[in-house]
Amino acid sequence: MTTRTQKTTRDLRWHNRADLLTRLYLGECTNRNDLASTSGLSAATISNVVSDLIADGLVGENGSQSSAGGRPRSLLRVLPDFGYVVGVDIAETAIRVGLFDWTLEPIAEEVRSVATAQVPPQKVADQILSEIAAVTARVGITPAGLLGVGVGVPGAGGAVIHAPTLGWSAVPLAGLLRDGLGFAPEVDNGAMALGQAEVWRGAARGSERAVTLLLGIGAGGALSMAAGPGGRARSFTLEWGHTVVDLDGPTCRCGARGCLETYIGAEAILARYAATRGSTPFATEGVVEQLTELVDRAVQHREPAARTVLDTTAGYLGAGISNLINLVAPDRVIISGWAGALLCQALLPAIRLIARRHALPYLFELARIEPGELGHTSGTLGAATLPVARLLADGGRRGPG
Amino acid sequence: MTTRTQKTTRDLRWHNRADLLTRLYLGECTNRNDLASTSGLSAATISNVVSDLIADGLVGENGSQSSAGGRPRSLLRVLPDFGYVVGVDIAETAIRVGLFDWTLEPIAEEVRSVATAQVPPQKVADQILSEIAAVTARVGITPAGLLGVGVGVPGAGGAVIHAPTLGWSAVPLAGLLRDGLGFAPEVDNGAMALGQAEVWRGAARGSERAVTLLLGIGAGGALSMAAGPGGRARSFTLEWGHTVVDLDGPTCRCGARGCLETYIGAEAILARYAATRGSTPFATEGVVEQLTELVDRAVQHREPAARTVLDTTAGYLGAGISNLINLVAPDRVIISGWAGALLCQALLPAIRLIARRHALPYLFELARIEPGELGHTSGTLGAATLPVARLLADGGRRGPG
DNA sequence: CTTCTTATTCCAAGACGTGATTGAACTCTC
DNA sequence: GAGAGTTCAATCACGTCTTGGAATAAGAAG
Repeated sequence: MTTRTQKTTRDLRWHNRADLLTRLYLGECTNRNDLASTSGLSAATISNVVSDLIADGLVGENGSQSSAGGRPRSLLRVLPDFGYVVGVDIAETAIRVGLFDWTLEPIAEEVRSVATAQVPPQKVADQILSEIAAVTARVGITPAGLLGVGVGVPGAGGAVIHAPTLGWSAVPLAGLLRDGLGFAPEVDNGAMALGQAEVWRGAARGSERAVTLLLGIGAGGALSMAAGPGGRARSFTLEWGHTVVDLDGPTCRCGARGCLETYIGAEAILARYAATRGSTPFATEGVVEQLTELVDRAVQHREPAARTVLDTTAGYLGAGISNLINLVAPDRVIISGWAGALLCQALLPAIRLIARRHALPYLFELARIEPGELGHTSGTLGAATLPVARLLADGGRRGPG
Repeated sequence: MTTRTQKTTRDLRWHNRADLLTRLYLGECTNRNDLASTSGLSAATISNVVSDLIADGLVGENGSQSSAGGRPRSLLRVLPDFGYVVGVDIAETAIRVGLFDWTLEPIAEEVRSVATAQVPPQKVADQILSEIAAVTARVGITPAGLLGVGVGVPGAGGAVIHAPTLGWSAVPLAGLLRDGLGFAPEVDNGAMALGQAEVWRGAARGSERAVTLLLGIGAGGALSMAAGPGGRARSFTLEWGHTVVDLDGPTCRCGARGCLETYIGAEAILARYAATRGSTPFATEGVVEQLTELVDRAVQHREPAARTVLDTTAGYLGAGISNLINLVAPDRVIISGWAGALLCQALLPAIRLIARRHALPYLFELARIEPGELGHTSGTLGAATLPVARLLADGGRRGPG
């Protein structure tokens, strides 16, 4: 509590600049008039700040929009070529690196399959650095020319990473990467980053308070709170998968017993199916393929054993979601991740039903449960929002770090 | 997202004023030098703002503190007689109204026993108004002379109250009270209000992110987040008691099955004891007395049946707490409420042990589990923080509403 | 071409925080 | 006990900011 925001009149300008830039970036406003009315600033100030933004190459004028019989409004637009950002997704089975322009349009991608849990952190860092080098080389820039790099990890973010999924405990990933990049990347929880992406571009647009769930082998989550009056947007990680569902349940890889992850994690679902009478062996290898097949058997072929396993899964998912609804009162619950997409396909109505049964009615009414909308690039896209968010908060001050 | 904070230079002044006032109020700073160094503002500004605060009667100079061989610092102190606030606690068995000066020193209290769940909201409101009238009369003021009124309810706050405990659904309590008071009170969740009180004055002092649990017949909770760089303090309610612990558990009064409240609520504990072999009838009537007796039997008389029931309770409490730790990563977990106090007395080490077993280690390390420190006035005290918090955020602009 | 309407920019005024300077209050040393 | 040194507090000139209103730009309607 030593330093604070907003002291001098100059900071005021940066504050307003960040505000206006964010509105333009998110598409809430497209002209100076909108900016004036929604921000509460005077037209004069809008004019000043916008011309600064234009001078700095962040924003451009792009045609005009005729108004009721007067001078037309000139349309303002965030300029994509202001710079590039990189999003790194440390997933369970691969490291994905995506290059985006700062409006989050995808430019290039590198994917390398790695069982990340079995590789030492230094190796992971090296892998990431080489992918970043590859992906930036394609547009002829160096990492130093990036606006920033964001890394999404399946665990707690910050200077030191804890990720039970990867067996990481206090790994200084940001430090390892800084040495190779020349500046510090923003490392944070992948579900949190994804949540921001869903709020900006996906199923949580317009949400004040969204929970994003990331289902795969593990089950992560995050809460994204919009900037209310008098406060910045904030988000934080929910280690939802390691919530206890049954005091005497099976032992989780985190060491505790009865974690939700041991019921709704992809491997847990498959194990439950394998242990069921009436199950038949899969034709494929790999969790992703097998879960796909399981869902297929339940949905297409109406196989009772598969159906039962999925119904049980829906029960746990629904209850787990209702707990989140009761705890954080979200207005949106986004189910994402590869397993999330598969399960939604088969179980969304069932999940909603069960969640309704367990959540407090007035809280359930607030919460819309929806599948994620960002598809298979969601991981890198989410990670890429991290440096962009910082850039916006800074009003577009260039340069990483 | 239409209006925003901080536009003009005048707002800047109010912002700084609120900042400095808050620091003085919370005792973080006691002189102009402290203010300058911790706030980052220049001595000149401190001087200006402080003289405004003094002129408005919020702050006074109170002696001096010698410094290393120079002019002594004059000590600054928030003046209690700036005004009064009222805190109203709508508890399970009573309505308590406390009158405090704005530094939260208790002045007077009114308690009326009411089974609040069995009284229509309008009656509750009338009851509150008459108690407020009584308590203010004792210092010779009228409600209109108050700085504000805060009301803590066992449910969701805002203009419309949902409180399963009371059977309230969409009750416009603030509106009902406004008609009698002449201004709108601040109605919010009691656990949330209590959390703020624990952060300001109790076991959560210095916490960045505290979870406060309110245990009684029901089990409420709240998360209080300190003002980080770039954001105001925020808190929200956690309907922790209605978190599902067992999909097939007993039916809760909220309608769902297996809520935590049906395991750790005071009545549930007593019921579990009554159903145990080896239990003997209580000598007393009433939940509070009976739970006291139960704890006494377990601790003083080492009665096995009582011990077993409490151990089971500790298991659920510990698991429920570990879930909160995993979800919101608090640095403090405060166990409060009358039942909380009793249970802590008997079970704190057991609860800690079980929570450690289920929480992720790096998150458990962050979280200190402590009993609440505010005693039996905590409910009204918590409620009283609501108007004070608003007052501080406004930099001390007088007048309710 | 003129007038009307709406968008944007220009300008003077008012407010704020800052750094430097001045004044105030106390301690220490000679 | 007087003067030097030190630390705290208030004042002032300066640069920056937002604002409201006036002025200008740009198209529509007549």
